[in-house]
Amino acid sequence: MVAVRLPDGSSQQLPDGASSADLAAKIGSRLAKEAVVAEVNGKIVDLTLPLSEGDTVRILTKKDSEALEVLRHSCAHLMADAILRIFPNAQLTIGPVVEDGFYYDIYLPEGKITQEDFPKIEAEMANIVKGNHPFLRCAATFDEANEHYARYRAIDGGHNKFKTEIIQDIKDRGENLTFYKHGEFIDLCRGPHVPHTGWLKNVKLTKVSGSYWRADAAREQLIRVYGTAFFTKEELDDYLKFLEEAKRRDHRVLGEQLELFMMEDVAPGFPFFLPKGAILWNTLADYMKGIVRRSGYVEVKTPLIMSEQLWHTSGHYDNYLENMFFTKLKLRDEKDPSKILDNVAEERPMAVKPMNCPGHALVFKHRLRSHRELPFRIAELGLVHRRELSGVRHGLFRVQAFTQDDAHLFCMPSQIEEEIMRLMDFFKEMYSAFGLDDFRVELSTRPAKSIGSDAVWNEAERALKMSLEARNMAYQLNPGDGAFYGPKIDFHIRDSLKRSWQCGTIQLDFSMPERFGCNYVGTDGAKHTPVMIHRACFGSVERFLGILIEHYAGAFPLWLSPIQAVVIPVSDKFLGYAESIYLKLSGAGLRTEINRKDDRLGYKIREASLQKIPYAIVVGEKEVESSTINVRSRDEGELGAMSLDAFVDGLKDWRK
RNA sequence: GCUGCUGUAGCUCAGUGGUAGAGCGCGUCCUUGGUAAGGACGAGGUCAAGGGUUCAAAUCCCUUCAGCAGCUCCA
Repeated sequence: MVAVRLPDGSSQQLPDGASSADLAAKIGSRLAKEAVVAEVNGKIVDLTLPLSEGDTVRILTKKDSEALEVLRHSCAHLMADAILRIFPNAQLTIGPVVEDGFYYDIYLPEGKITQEDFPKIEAEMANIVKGNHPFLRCAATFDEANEHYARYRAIDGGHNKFKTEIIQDIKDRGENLTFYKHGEFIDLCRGPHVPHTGWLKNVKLTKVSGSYWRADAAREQLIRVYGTAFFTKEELDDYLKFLEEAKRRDHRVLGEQLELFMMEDVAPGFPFFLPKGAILWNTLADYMKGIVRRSGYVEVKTPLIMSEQLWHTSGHYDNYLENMFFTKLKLRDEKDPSKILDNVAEERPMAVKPMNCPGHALVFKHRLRSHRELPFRIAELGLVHRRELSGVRHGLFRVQAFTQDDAHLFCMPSQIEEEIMRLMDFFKEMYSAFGLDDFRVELSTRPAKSIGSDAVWNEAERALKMSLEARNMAYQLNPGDGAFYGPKIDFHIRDSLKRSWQCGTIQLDFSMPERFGCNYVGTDGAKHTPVMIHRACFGSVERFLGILIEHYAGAFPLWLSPIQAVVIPVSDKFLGYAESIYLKLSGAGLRTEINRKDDRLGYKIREASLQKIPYAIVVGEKEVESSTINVRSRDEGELGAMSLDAFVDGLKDWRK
């Protein structure tokens, strides 16, 4: 008999050689049915693994996130099996679990796997699922690895060089080899797996893409087939619905439909804001500026183009060169003006700024500063340009020119804590204005390679922690993940689809003030170097706007809506009255349009609805006679007839 | 940057070597309407750009540019 311990502290006696499955059965038939894998002494293992005296055992069911990962990993095997049946020449490489599913990287000597093959593969998978084949763990010695398993297709008769390479690595690490078998399929795998293939009913292939063996572009090109899986059909359906919903909210599509912005081939990665998008952009900027002014900042404007020399001083030239735009000089040939000399070397080469901090350091340095001026807070909606690799540009999310809601706070180390707390309040207020109250915070501390004294780092990290705690902010600690020049706090906000976006950042910097020779006169009359705090709340106005478009699905709250109301005459006869209403609403400060088209009312309502305009104001014979308007709200439906004044008075939160 | 796919009217897309298409949008006219699509007619394209193959190229080949998906990068 062996005795094992359970999570609740109790213990169970089991016969020798008993497994977690036996344990589950002993505890209850329901648990036996729901058990997926077991956690034994902190390690996730198969239910079939025999237990030893004194083991601590936790039975995992579909409620445990670790169990879902096991399920998905088993699905990777299932998919690999199906693919090998359809593509007998395929060679398997690796098939891990990722955040919302799994993939398998496959080497195909010729041909390809596309989305069109998915139904076939999925049908084959469904067949294998029906077989309820148990997943069997097989241990092997290295000598056996090629011989013993040669007959199985998974390692291609022992000629699959990818698996051979992996086996060699395992050998080098001095670990044991294990294979997992279900039906006729066998694959090199650490495990664990679900009990049998019958668990893998709710699986779906999602996409296919290219990848490389060992993520090395010099090595073999592989085909990566992605899939996802859940324990229940409902969860799978919910996930697929989520994907649909995310697609429906894609800001690039809504940007086109709502005429917010456009892209042009002549300016890849540089969005053009159309009139309605410009209203959104400006509304965000105005809102930010208002809060900045009330929060003790001074606003500045610094140049877009400055000498290359500045970027040597800041260190960006050394570390950020590839992402910077540089200016080039062109001249006409003095003798032949029709000839243009390209790429002429400038005596003072210039660079387009990728960041605002050096400019702000210069502003600080403009004159001698007293400790009485600290903290000195410099803000700027600063337009920065950054070169991006061609494959990474993405709508408003990844562009080559964007506006940071940037600020730099110059302060004494003793002021850090107070400033961080103020920033937390600032960020919280900003995010909640957009209904983004769900966010999480990460604190990253000193990395191995860093500058600055222990004393300053310790003080800074202490100050960050204290401020987070003082504001009751739960945070995730990322030890060693800070910048080389200082620790930082990152804000990740969750949108209405619960997707996480990194927006705000607060970074302490012990390097830049030093590099630029920024200092202030202390109470002692001597010069001291201040600490610099970089901070951005939206991050990039453009990207934040993209996030908002998806967050609201284009149906912006009244204060943000590019067009807040549209006046719709029932027919041309009432255009005059409509004009007068339009003028009054515009005069009251409401962004209003009038629909002058010769269409039926229903059609114009539909248009207003598709454009997600908060209010449609309908005017016809009845309204003219009673001097009223008839209001239809995007969110609340028909509100009926009312006076224009009553409508305007009843508007809530239409300015911030 | 890498791999794969794509680029045809303002938008979404059909068109596999032989006269350039549809729906929506746009314009004109009819209609003068009551809360999500009334009707008729019409304008609109260097088929991404450049090169090649061919009697003939939107269509086949090459190069470049751009977009999409994923990877990688960046944070």
